[in-house]
Amino acid sequence: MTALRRRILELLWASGRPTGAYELIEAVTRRDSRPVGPPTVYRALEFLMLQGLVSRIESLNAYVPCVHPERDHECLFFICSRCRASVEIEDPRIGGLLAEDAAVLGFVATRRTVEVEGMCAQCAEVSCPRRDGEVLAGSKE
Amino acid sequence: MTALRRRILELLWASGRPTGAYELIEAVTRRDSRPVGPPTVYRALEFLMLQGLVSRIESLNAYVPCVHPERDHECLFFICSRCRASVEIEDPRIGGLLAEDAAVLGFVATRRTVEVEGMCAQCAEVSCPRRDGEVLAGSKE
DNA sequence: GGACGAAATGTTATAGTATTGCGTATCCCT
DNA sequence: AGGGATACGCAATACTATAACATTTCGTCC
Repeated sequence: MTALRRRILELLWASGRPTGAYELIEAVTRRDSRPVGPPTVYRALEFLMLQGLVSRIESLNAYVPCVHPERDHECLFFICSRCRASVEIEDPRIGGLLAEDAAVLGFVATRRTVEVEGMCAQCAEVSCPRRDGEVLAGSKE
Repeated sequence: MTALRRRILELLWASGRPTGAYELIEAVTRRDSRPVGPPTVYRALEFLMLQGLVSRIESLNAYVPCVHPERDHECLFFICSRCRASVEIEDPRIGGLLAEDAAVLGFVATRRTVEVEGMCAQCAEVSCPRRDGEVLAGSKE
C-alpha cells in the first residue's frame, strides 16, 4: 500500500458515492498539486480492486470502496439514479443461487456483477431534495 | 421497427456473441455500403433495449439480443472470458431475492444487471478437463 | 556503500465507448 | 398541402481506458 494508493482510497471514501476514474485523476492532481495521468490512477484502482478494497460499478463506469474488505463479499449494489449514491449489501443467498445456476451450465464462475438501479428510500420521497455529493470539490454539475 | 433497427437486431442475432457498438457500426456500414455514424447505431440500440429486444452487457460494453423478448426477463448473463460467448438464463428466484433486499432498503428498483464472468463448460473442458463429470458447484474461485 | 532486480510511477500517445447539437428527411394525421 | 412527431445523417466532442516505454523507488544481496 503506497501513498498514492492510500490517497485514492481515501478520496473514494470521502466522496461518498461512485466516483469516476477521471474525477479521481482531477482530485489527486489538485490535492497533491502535481499532474497525475490516467494510467497511474487506473493502476492504483486495479491494485485496490485486487485487494478487495474497491469495487467497480459497471453500469456507471465508477468506483466505490468496499464495505467489507475483509470478507469475500457479494458485491451487490443498489444505485440511486437520482442522488447517485450507492449502497452495497451482502446477501449470500444470491451468490448461492448464482452458483447453483452456474453448476447447471457447467460454468466456472470467477466474478459476479450484481447491480440494481432505481431510487433510494430518501429520493423516493418526493419531498427529499437532491443531494449532490460535492465532496471532491470539482464535481461536475 | 424500422429497416435500420431490424438490420441491427439481425446482426446481433447473427453475431452469436456480445457485440460492441462500433462493431455494429462497421457491420452496418459494410453491409449497406454507406457510412453510418455512432449516434445512429446507439439510438437504434437504445430503442431495441427499450423494447426488451436487446440487452447491454455492462461488463463488456457490448450488446446481445434477448432470448425471451416477450417476457419481462431477468437479464441474467453468464459470460465466458475465453470464448467470449454469453448465455442468458432465467431464474426468477434471483429477481425475488433482489426485490426482497430492495424492499428492506426502501429502494424502488427499475433495472437489474446480473452478470457472471468465468468459463463456460466447453472452454473449461479444454483448459482443465474434469474427471467423471463432477463439477465444482459453488466455487467462488 | 554500491549494484542489481522488481515493483511502482511518470509520460506521451492513442484506442475504445458514448453523447451533444443541430439539420434534414420521413411518416402519419387531419 | 400543412404541421407535428419521429427517425436519421453528420460533425464534433466528451468520456473511459490502455499501450508502450522511460524513470524512479526501494529492498536485497554482495
